[in-house]
Amino acid sequence: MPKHIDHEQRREQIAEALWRVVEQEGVAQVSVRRVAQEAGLAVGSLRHVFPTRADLLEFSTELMLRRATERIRQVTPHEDIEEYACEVLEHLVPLTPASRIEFAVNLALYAEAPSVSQIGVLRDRAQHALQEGCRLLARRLGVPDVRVELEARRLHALVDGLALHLSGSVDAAEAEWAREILAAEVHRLHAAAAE
Amino acid sequence: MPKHIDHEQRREQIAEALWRVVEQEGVAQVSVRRVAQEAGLAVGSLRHVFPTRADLLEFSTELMLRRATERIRQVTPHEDIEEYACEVLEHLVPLTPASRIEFAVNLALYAEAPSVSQIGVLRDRAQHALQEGCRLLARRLGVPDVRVELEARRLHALVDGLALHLSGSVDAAEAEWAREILAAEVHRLHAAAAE
DNA sequence: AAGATATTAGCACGACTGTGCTAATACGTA
DNA sequence: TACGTATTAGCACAGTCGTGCTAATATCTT
Repeated sequence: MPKHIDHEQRREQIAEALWRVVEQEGVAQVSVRRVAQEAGLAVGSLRHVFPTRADLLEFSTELMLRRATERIRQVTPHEDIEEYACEVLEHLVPLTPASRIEFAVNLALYAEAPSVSQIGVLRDRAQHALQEGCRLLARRLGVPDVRVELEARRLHALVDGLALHLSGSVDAAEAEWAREILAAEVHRLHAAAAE
Repeated sequence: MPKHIDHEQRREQIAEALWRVVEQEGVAQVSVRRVAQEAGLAVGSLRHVFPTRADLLEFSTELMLRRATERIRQVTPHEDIEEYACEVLEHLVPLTPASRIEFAVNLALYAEAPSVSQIGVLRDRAQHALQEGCRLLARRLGVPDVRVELEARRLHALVDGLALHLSGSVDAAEAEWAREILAAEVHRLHAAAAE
């Protein structure tokens, strides 16, 4: 029997190389050769794991969404519901370098959605999941049922808008504003519910 | 003297062809040749007006921002400040096919920012202008000075988040939700100011 | 009508793309 | 040690890319 390497691990290593290229040079520079080089692999080796460019893009997108989901899931439920909500929401917005790259990759790969249809499917699924998460959060904050849908959609838009703004700059002041806005929104939802 | 065509008009014609390509096939398909074909021109003719690809992308981005700015500027100030605010904000969100394409192009071209640095400059300028507009709107709605910055940033994020969500689908129901969310936010800002 | 020239058309080059394919390599088993 | 094969490396092809460049075209002035 020959050498046997962990395919999944290899895939993730390559996907992370792709992320670096997207972040540093833009999605336009993402080619099979460039990603292989960034990963320190020969093109042939990369293609042994990702036969086509579409496979590569699809997995890279999926892994990014999976990582983000996992990061959110690991936020331990606080007793203070407002604090917990803020903590969750702050993971959805690129406040740290890691999540900033994540969102930039997310956005950039969406630009490829028209040519790689599977990415569009992943995007829609992620958007749906995020909206469901916002609904859950709104309910937990005590928003009355009749207002949950509106407030959830609003919260979702707010989060993605902040993410969009932060994805451009790494300014610490901008990050602080984002935190403040999220806290204000969470407080508004909770306070209105207490009436 | 030879034939003399309107350069500006020609430029706009080409930029609009680029937009169509971005919308229908994604930014990855934008090449000098493809855009020339879409515009019904020879590559040489296109390059007579846009010497390089970067020039083409830069102008297309700039024109899009200019058109959007002009559209907003033409909203006549209502007497009802809430109605006026809503009307302005609804122009910032891709509710109509035209503005939907506009935002899609906007988003897609941002993906090229790392390779065409001038696009990054335009993006930052547009973002800054939009934020200033939000500040102005917040003030006109009567938001107290100490809260203007926070509320303006929140409004800006909300608008861009809604835009991001709407850019994917053309669902009429989604558009209605966006209108409702914007109206609610405008009302909240105005109502809180009345206290 | 004739000349001048802005405009258009398009060839050509080198670099890059994705992918089919074969040869070399390295490693676990027998 | 030697075999077999998973893995790696990389060549090759057809296509597209941006762009430098020249030749043809079309139109306005004289």
